Amino acid sequence: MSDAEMAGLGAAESEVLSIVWELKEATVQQIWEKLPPGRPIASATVQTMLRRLRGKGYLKSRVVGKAHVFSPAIKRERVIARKVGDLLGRFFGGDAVPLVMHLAKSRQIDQEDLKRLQRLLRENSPKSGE
Amino acid sequence: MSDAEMAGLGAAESEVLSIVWELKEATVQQIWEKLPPGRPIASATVQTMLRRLRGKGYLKSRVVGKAHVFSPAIKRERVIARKVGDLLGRFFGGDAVPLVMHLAKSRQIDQEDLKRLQRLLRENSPKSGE
DNA sequence: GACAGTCTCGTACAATTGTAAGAGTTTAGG
DNA sequence: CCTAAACTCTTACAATTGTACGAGACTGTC
Repeated sequence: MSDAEMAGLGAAESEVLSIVWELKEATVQQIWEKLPPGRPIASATVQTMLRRLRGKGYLKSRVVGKAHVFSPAIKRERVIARKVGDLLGRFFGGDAVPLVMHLAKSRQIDQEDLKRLQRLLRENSPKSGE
Repeated sequence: MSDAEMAGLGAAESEVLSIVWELKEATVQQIWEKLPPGRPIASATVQTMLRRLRGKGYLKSRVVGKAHVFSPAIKRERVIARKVGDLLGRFFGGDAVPLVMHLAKSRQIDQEDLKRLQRLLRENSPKSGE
């Protein structure tokens, strides 16, 4: 499945998918309980999200007893890359720098963070990769 | 209109909205021509987007002759903040640092950029508020 | 062993979003 | 004047996404 073919994700779908990533593996029930408090939603709704996510190839499931246990079928990285790419393309002309600038301006990252990032980057800095 | 109440934006809507920001002010025709080549879409479709965007409060329009001229009714910053916030919340636990880390890892920003950012941040930085 | 509670799943429906056909109007040519 | 081209706007419809009801199956209890 190429990036371009990867079906879209709605807001609610993303929310559920994130929880599955976090839990590695989970049943409807578990996911439902993990939803934030101010989010009153029927467990049946969560189930629909799961089914669709599976249909789109984001999740797989195995049957345990009567129920389905869902787990990721695609790397978190991959989805994030796509989402970030979309955002970048749509609002920042494809250039990541203004995005970081925005984060800085709105105080969501500060000098400290940037420094830390640089260090990580240097260490982690591969050439091994790709 | 509080942030929370601000109606959602679909992908196509965002695309059109971005073009209006870029042009400051534009008619259907102008926007339509500005769409990327590999995006065959009827001008009537663009018009629908514009009407909805206006309905949601993102755009306003004045009538010139028989046609409508659209222009932004809300700050680009504001919408971006919202979009970025969503992404952050949904995929990064609300923390911006991992996002930047992702950008770095995927080579969308590099050490140079970080340095430049730091400099900008320092100059532009504090108190000159909001 | 019948009954209430619990949890699953499939099906269904409403709202939102993407896309466009077609009617009405003005403009340039013949 | 009449016609064709160029635009505009309104209306309509299909796909996607958000949300949940109600039917079956399993479990423990009197």
